[in-house]
Formats: sequence, structure tokens, C-alpha cells
Amino acid sequence: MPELPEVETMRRGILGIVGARIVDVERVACPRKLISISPRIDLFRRRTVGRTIRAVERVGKRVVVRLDSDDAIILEPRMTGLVLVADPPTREHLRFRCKLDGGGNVRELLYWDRRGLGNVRLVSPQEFEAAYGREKLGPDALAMTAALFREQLGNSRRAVKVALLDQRAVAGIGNLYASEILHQAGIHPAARCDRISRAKWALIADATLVILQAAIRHEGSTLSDGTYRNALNQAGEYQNHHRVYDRAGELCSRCSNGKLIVRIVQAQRSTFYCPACQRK
DNA sequence: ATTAATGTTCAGAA
DNA sequence: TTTCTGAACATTAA
Repeated sequence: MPELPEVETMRRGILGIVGARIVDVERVACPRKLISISPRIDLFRRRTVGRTIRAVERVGKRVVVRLDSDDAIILEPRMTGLVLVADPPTREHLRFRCKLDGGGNVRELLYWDRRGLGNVRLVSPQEFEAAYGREKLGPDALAMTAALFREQLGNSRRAVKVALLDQRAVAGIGNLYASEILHQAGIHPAARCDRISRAKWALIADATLVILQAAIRHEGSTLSDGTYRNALNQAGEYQNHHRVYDRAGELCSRCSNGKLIVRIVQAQRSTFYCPACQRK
């Protein structure tokens, strides 16, 4: 569930680790199956202990911890991962711990993951480029313009809602925000990309920035399962501002037609939209 | 008590 | 080349 706004919130929440030195890293003994951590923890430790954290960045839906060695630790939450500098929601799903020294009052960086679909990787600059470079990831969603959208998706025959989820085209948008963005833009989720006008791509570009920035301002969306938390293990608030996501059967808050929000399935995932004010 | 649904990414098929 | 499908996994709702 963590999409760009949630991952960006995690990133901002751990900025206090910049300047700290890594004292130890450990794979936390977990009663269930272990998440993927690479390379092997002994090699991971050898390449990170003693290093200083130079910066904390984000690439798409991943947190990037840059070290003074030019290696980077990549934390990829996928569905239920959390990046924390506070006590985790439960003890049993803690997966990875990085002990720190000199990072203000921050003593450790944690990776917690209930379902365990996420992963932690230590990568060289070459590996970073291969895995997260322009070949693999499109421009960041916060950097999108109408021209970039047209360049990346203008010739695709896919439905626009499905295409917005393609990380090679645009990095950072996930299922929840794709629905919210298209509602804000007034565009039907099933509209084929190659039939969307320049003017409508401009609406989509504007909506992308409006929605993602608002979601970041509210520290992301914590859905009913309560999984997503910020780096201090606090819930986000943007779920209170959703206009369509998980609101099937409710009145559209924008249009006056008295139409109800509906749920459809596209590419095996839920899409929510207003049939009255979202047009192809 | 079983089954479906949840959402991200990747491998492999169409 | 582009698009689609299923699997990885844990937990909850039906």
C-alpha cells in the first residue's frame, strides 16, 4: 500500500539519521519466513558498519539511504513494509535493524513488514542504476508534466488507470492514488491513453501534483487495516480526504448529479470513480 | 470453515 | 513489442 506519498513521508521521517554512523546491522529473528535481504547479512554488515549516512532519498516507492562509501541501502516496503525510527507496531514482524551512533537522538533504523513481501538491499552505484535507473523507472510522479505524460503514455492502448500504475512510465503512483488522481482530473479510468487529448493530459498532470502533494501534506493514507504508519509509528490522515477510493455507494462530493461512486475491476484491481463527472 | 479480497513487483506467457 | 496473468505472503471479512 505504501505509494509515493507514504514512502515520501517515511523518507522525511527518518531524515534525522543523516550524519549518523552505522554501528551494526542485523536480520531480526522472525518466527515466520524471512524477508529478502541482500547481500547475505555478513557481507551486508562488512560493507556498512563504520559507514556514515550521507543522505536519505526516495526512488519511486523505495527509500534510499546513501552511505559515504557510495553504496546505498534500499528499503522497499511493497504492501505492508514500514521504515521506522520508533517502536514498531508489533515485535514479531520486525525484519531488519540498523544500529546508529551520532544521529542526534536516533539510535536505530528499523524495517518492519507484516506480510513480508518487501525487501532490503545494499547496492553499489552500478547496481542502483541497473535496478532503479531510467530503464526500469519512469520520471518521478511529482516531476510529471502534460508533455511528459504524453511522451510516456500517449501511444499506449491501455486504460489510463491501468497505465498510471506502470512504474516504467511514471514512478510512484499506485492503486489508491490512481483513482484519486483521475477523479480530480475528471477523466474516466477506462479511457484509452491513445485517445486522451493534450488538454486532458494537462488535467491529469495537474491532478497528479495536487493529489500527491495533498497526500504528502497529510502524511499518507492509513486504510482500515491500519497497517501504514509514518516513521514514528503514527497513522496518516489523508484517508479522511479520499474522494473515491473505497467509497463505492457514496455520493460524489464534487458533482451535483446525485450519482454514486462505483467500484469496477481493471487488471484485477479495484478502481473507484464517479460515472457523472469522470468522462472519456 | 473455507474462500475471497487486499496491492506491489517480477517472471513468464500470450 | 506490448500487454496480461499468477505467485510471493499475512491477515481479515464474508
